[in-house]
Amino acid sequence: MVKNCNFVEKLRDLGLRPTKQRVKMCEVLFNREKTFHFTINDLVKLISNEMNEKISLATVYNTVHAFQKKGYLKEISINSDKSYFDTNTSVHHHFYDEDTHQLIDCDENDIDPVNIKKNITGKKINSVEVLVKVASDNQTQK
Amino acid sequence: MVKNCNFVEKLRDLGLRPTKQRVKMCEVLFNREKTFHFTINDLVKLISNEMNEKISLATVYNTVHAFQKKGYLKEISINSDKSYFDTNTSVHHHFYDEDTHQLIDCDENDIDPVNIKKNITGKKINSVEVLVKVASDNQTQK
DNA sequence: AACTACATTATAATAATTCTAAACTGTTGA
DNA sequence: TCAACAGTTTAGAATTATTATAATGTAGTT
Repeated sequence: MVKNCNFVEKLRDLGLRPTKQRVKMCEVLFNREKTFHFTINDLVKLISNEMNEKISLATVYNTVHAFQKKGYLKEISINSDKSYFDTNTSVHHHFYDEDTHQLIDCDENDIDPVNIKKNITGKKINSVEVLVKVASDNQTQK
Repeated sequence: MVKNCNFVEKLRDLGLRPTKQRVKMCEVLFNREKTFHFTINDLVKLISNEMNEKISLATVYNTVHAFQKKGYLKEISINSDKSYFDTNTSVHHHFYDEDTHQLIDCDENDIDPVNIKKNITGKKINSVEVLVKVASDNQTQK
């Protein structure tokens, strides 16, 4: 369990002013055992329900994007109508359950390293993401 | 060059009525040498500019989704504000140029098959997508 | 304490997509 | 051939996710 004062320090380290709202959002996002996947909407609900706080929607967007830019959150590519974020910023891949719209982390043992043999001249690789989409297997019960 | 009557047949095979609009869209999408990546907006522009046709926006959405559902088009996962589609429906991966927002196909020689060692009980794998994000390499010139 | 640059906020604006309900059109079968 | 019906198209309204705006608030510095 990370103390709030640590969030203040952390925010300062990232070059972000430790405002009330940002510290609160750190508490919701990073006071966790397991990595956490969410959409902006999930987060807004969590803040208002679980924490009984009111942070403006615009601030939630601003702050999540600030955290992402500083590498404190990772955005995950899922073709969808909304953006997903991940508190696990290390290189790792995901399963996406198309039934429940839930993300599941792959750890490094789940998927072998992806070997890319092509490169685009003048461009550098920023990220390599594998997304495995799964859905309930209805073949058997049909 | 595929003839229009072939599109009519193809549509019927897929269980879709070969309406004027659908045949026109087939012409724009599939009368090509190379695989084609696009957003709905790209497609609407192509139809009105290149073909001088007017097809309602709702119809373009309906038709693209119908084609996708029937496996005649593939949707590509890119974290973004819009959906990307691909006329190449075979299993293959992509480079995404973050500067120009362009997609580049990887053929099977560019990326080794992805080996997934985890499986989720009761779920089957619908797709495995690798997205390699690239951007201009400014390190050297800075 | 006061100044200033950065943050927050409510609200408006925008963008992508889906919904609606009326008009239209392939297809089928008499 | 033509009527009938189910599937389609359409314009426009509605919805959803996100970004912009401009006024107000606040953290950090002097």
